[in-house]
Amino acid sequence: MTSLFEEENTLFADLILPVPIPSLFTYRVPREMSGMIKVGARVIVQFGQKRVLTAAVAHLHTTPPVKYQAKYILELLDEQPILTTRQLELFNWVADYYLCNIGEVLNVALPAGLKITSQSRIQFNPEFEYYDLLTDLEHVVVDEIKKHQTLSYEEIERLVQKNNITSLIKSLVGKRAVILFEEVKEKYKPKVAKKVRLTPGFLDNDALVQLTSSLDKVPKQQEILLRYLSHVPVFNNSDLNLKGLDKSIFSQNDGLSDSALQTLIKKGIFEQFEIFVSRFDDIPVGTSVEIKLTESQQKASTKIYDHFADKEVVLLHGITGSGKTEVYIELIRQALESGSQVLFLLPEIALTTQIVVRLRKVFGDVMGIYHSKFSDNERVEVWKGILDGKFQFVVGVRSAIFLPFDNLGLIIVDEEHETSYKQHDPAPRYNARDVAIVMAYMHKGKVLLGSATPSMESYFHAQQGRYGLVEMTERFGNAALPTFELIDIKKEKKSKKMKNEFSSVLIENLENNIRNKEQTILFQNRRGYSPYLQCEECNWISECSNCDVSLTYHMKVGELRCHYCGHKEEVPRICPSCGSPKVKTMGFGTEKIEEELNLLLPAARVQRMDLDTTRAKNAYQQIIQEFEDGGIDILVGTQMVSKGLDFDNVSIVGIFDADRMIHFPEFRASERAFQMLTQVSGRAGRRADKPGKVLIQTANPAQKLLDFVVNGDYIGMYNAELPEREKFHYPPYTRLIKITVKHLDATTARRAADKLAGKLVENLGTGRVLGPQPPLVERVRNQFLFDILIKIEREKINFRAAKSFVQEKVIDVLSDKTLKSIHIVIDVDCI
DNA sequence: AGCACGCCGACT
DNA sequence: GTCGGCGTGCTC
Repeated sequence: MTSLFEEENTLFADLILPVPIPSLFTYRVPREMSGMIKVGARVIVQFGQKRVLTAAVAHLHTTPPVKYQAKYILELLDEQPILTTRQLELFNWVADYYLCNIGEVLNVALPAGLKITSQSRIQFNPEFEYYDLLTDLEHVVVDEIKKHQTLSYEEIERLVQKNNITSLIKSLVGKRAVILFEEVKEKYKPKVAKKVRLTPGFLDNDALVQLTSSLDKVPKQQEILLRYLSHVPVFNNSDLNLKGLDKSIFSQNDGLSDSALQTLIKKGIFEQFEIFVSRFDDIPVGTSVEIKLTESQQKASTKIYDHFADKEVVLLHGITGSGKTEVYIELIRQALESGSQVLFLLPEIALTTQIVVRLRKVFGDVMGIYHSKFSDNERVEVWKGILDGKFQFVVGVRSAIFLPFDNLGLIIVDEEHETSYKQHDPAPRYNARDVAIVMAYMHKGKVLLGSATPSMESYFHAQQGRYGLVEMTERFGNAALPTFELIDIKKEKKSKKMKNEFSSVLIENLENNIRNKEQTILFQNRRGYSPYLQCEECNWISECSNCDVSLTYHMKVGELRCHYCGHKEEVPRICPSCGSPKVKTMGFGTEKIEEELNLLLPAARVQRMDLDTTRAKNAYQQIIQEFEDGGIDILVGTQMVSKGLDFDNVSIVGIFDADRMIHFPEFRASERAFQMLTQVSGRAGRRADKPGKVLIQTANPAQKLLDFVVNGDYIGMYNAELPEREKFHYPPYTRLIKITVKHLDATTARRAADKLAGKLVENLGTGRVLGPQPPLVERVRNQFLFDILIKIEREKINFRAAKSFVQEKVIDVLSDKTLKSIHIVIDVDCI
């Protein structure tokens, strides 16, 4: 029995466990650990009967839990916290705002290398002697375990060629023949370089000369010595020897064998040593390049500063090619000089391109890079580099928002409108742009959102005065704006000039361009397979009467469906607008374009760039390199070609099927289409002497949205779109919550979704609750899905209260015994 | 999420 | 008669 005194002094830790359970878990801190443990450190604990997990300390206190006996913390992994208190605060906010558990936040925040994995291993019990009790198979397994000392489940399965041995092992444990234990591994391994250097005795010049001649009879060794001296001229400066030389220099090339080096080491002439090295040394570091801002860039940066005086967030709206990067660099430099940390967020694909190299040249070693294509070890290195002050500045993707900053003065979110800032699955379904704003608020820092085509939300906030707004309307370095040509494919079709997807105008331009040895980018956005109906005569497109989105043709059931409100109608046999029977489904992708190009222009070197051709780690980079080197005449791609490709020699950009983007069944279609078309167009003609040309194939050149694109009229698009959003209660006037109900059985899913929607409508009213309706893809991994969309007006309704109401109702439905094993996903601010 | 405990069908 | 299916509930 512990005394009261002891009990009062016992330390307890509330831990965040990487499990989807809403609460924290209280563990007892072993006495010998109590002086060391800190909030934000990682620990290892047992959770349940056998699971061993990495957890993070959220609080330390001396209040023993009353309802249960706390387990002991098994191990302390960090002497110094790896999570800052601000991060913990942020994790809490994210869990709270996005209606998920803090453990789920921790799970995405920590790079895999900082999580511990445990694996069950099986060991022979040395006290076991009752072999008679074992079956034949058990005998075999026990023999194998004895032979190998310890084995994992998988290893045993492989050795005895059986695939479900769990019960067998259970039986062996019951007979006390074997013992189960959990092996814990820390994944992160620092990278070490093996190096050699001269032993200090040979460092003066006389000794060196003597040494060299003493090796006359062993030429290989002499060669190694000379090679070493040529790389490390110790006779000029003996300090150079300290750093030594990579061992790898001697091993591979031209006959320098490792054994000769080994002999030198044995003789005591060389010594071997290891150092920890950074994994980021391969990216070139330049000496601080002087950046001169143009007048407009200077103006923009001054304005941004002015706004920062009284605004947390500034939106920088600068057209493609206006030179936003230089402005960013200026701001980053100033923030770093003031001693604070800086985070620069970029969408995934943009991060692999020129901008990173550019920033690295300017900021050198203080800049860390956080990217999903990096290995676990590399990510841990960035994490630790921020903690120990090595990296003051990080360029990263979405998840970089969770890095352990403690003094973040500035966050830049480039391409702020990009949807890849939103995580869809799994939880937390956060938007890094929005989290950035909250985070900056916590750090009392500032946020700069940058885009050539801002999201409606951000621009709206800027217009309302919540954000500062700075516009850059000139192209950098006098580069001319591209000229536009809208190609009426309806007309071309009538006069039979179309060759499949290619208009005669486009083909002509492509031929010319190849003749001039200039390059072309062709864009076909394949995203969204859903076809829509269109009349070839009058260009009518099937649209929903309630939702201002196009209706999707469902061939199987022979219906037109709205994916927003669930509205259905019959497929018209003739065009409702002009009576023509030529109502057709539409749709084609990059692959078809590539194929047709090969037939139409056999001499052209065509390369496709989409998800399928860039799956390999360096494929993207390789294609870009080849394109830059002029090995490709025509690059055909999806939205991948719309970002970060700045090549002087691209004089033509061709866009297929702009209509499909414009009429995508989604309320954001116009905004998205404008953004996409503008981004792609920006790839054309970055030279001052020669404007590029953008060719857009469309069935309806007169449509307003194309007008906005051609004139680079973002404000026009914004002003046209805004009233629609207001009328139909969509963002920026509302915030959306999407609930997805999933079940293996379609009827059960439907029933649960109906029930939930019914409960929601009771308080929110029918106007705010849409659905349930099946999403575009109705079944995923054998689960049937139903979506419910909730619209919450800004200002009018307390969002927090609405969310807790929604969550409450979801829990209600989940606890309904007649709806067993239902899955419900809540996506706050869905996009 | 895992994992254990607990109650009903096809097999040595 | 047992092995094993996955339904239900708990994890400090």
